[in-house]
Amino acid sequence: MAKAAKNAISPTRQENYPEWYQQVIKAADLAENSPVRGCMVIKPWGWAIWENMQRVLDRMFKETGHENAYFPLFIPLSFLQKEADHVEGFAKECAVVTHHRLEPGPDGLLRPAPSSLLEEPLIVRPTSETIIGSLYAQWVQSYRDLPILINQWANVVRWEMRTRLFLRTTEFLWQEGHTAHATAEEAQAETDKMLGVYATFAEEYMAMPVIRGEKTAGERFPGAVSTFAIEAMMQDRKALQAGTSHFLGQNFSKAQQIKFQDQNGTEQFAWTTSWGVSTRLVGGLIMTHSDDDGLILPPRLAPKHIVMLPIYRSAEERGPVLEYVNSLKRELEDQKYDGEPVRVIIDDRDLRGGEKNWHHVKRGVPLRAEVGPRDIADNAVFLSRRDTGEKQKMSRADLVQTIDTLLADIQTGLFERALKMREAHTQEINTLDDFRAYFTPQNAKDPEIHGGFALCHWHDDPAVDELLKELKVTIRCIPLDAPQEAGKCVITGKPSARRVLFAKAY
RNA sequence: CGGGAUGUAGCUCAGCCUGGCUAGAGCACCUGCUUUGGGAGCAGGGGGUCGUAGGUUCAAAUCCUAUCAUCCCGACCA
Repeated sequence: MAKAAKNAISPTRQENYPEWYQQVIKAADLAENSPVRGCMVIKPWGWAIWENMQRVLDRMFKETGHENAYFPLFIPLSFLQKEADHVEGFAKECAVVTHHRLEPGPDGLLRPAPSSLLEEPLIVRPTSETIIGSLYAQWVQSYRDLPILINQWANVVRWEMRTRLFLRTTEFLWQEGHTAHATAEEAQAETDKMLGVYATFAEEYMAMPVIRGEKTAGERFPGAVSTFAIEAMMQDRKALQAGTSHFLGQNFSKAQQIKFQDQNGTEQFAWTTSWGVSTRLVGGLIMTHSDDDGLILPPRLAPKHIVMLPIYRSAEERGPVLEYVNSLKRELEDQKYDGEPVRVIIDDRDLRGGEKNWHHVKRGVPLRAEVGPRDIADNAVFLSRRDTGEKQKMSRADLVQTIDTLLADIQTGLFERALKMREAHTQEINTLDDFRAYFTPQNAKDPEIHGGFALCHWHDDPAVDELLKELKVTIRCIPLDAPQEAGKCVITGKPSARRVLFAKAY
């Protein structure tokens, strides 16, 4: 008998966090690299998680008054050029379409036909402010046409240098909301509202605690007046920007000529916003909850809540066991969790019990119920929780009656665990020495998990940027709930009015 | 685009320095038997133009040249 590995995932988080992350994705069968550099294939289990995210977010957007629409993948090159900062931000990472036909070249191999050269190249959208803005310009004449509150689910392409599954891929899926308003106040309120939607989604559905804050000028979205974000701490104590909401002021409306006449007949530029979350959230979900045995899914987003594992030795036992699990499945599906039927799967594949069990452990199914002849005799199941590893024999009636509270308990438990983790690794730092020590690993060659979130006073200054670059630390945000508190910049000693959040980031 | 490395089975790799029989291992896969309540054992089997194109040689995975691709470190980033 081969000895069972202690953990399903190797290396462990402590041993090598980035590698662990890759292995969890592989073990849970979420996604894999594709033949195209930097692009990923999202496999059914990973896609099901994304679908659940989409479903919830889509509902939240609609509840806040937004409609879905769809805009083109291609954007005329000249559109990008209209907003100077925007060009600066995205020009370096655009895929460009220059031809529209292929033909065999002199060597017989297909090549873009020189005669099909486009007069104006098209870029594959890295984000859609410009194309959507150009259409809003046509749609808006009067203050009565405002606000426009539209969201689109789409793919975008950013030609990044280095990619990582879910966290940064060349092509990624996201939603982008684009709104236009008659007043700055209204647009600002929209920006705040959507940041709130994201924070709620992250905390209540993903069970991922986040800090809401405003980005500093250096981290701002290209072309935005102000950028707000939610920041989460991963288990390696690095920050992940999980969603952004931008107040674009009139920058894009001026560039795109989104004008309207107000009640007084005066011509005004509209005030616009944009906001988005991407498949990166799946990466955040993985890194927030998963352990050395693989993925752990919060029940509200889990494609399946409970897997039933029928156990039998012989053909004679098979029938009754399957009958039992099937009827139990129906009974569980009649129960509701989070307003929807409990999602149950029976795994009756012809595999040995242990292997099958591990399969679902690695995929993060919240509950596993083993059902064999012994359990049937007692009218019970042997239930395992993925989050705590807790196992117990439970009567069938109890399982049916308590599955919703059990799942709710797992959901809150995951959030609390993540919150505790974040709090344990968040501190106020007041001296440069402490700051440096906090963000410097003991082992420079093979950095161990270190640091965390640091709340420090800050004064915008080039000297700060230099040190941050050296330490590979960034200012994540100015937390919205940061109290006014006079102090001195932790790096330069210059005056500061409040603390900001520093961390290493993805 | 700078610095470093690697391309051999589905995956991870050995073999290369010092050229030589039918190119190997582990995992995965298929078949059979025995097993089965936390990753099974035994036996058998399938799968490779050794990244590509040239060159040297009686003989190339191995040496030489070119080329393509990928990975790691930097600059950039949801």
